[in-house]
Amino acid sequence: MFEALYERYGPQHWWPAETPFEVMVGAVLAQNTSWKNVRRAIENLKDAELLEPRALYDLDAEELAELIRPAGYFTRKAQRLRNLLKLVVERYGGRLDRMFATDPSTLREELLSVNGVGPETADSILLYAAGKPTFVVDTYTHRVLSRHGLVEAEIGYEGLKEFCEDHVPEDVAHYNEYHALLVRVGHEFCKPRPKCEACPLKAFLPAGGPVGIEG
DNA sequence: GACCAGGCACATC
DNA sequence: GATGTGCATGGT
Repeated sequence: MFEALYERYGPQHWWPAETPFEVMVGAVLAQNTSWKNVRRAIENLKDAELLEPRALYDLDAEELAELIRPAGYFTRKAQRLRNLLKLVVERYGGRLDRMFATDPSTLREELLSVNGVGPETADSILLYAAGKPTFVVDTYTHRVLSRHGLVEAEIGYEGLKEFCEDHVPEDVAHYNEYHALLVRVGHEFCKPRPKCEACPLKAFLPAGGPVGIEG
């Protein structure tokens, strides 16, 4: 499946950000939100020269919310960002290099303890900002694998992540590309209502078509 | 106008 | 423990 995706789409150059901190912020802003909206919000932060830990930490919640408005859920996400910034600044002195020197499974727990950082956000930070070999799964990963009959629809985040890590060679660059390609094919084909006709993964579908689709 | 988007926390049963 | 709901902008 990876080869089929890579042949169709080529390298995705993820994460689309200039710094690890931008990845962290983007990971929160991207929750259930289209990337174009996230980019507007990131641009606002860049234009205001606030895209660094200390500066964002010192910013009022209301001003932060206004800057990230285009990303949607802006009052929630402002609070979530501030919760995460509290960890970064108060525990690691605003130094991501120190934060990322922490043992990965310990850091994962610390990230998950932040209100507003769930498993996908934590893993995105670990893989795309910290460069740790953790497989990031999301809605598209779940749809692609369950519709192809590879996992049960009821599998949870951790189960799905485990499945991927058990079946994909452990390599940061490969994990990076694989998740990005799943998102890419998801955008185009693996929607809530699937469009399998021209999908590069069509050959991998079971005989009766995608699993668990009504109609 | 309907549907969709790179989740998460919280209320309620 | 499982299921439902609010959050919000912006594109197709």
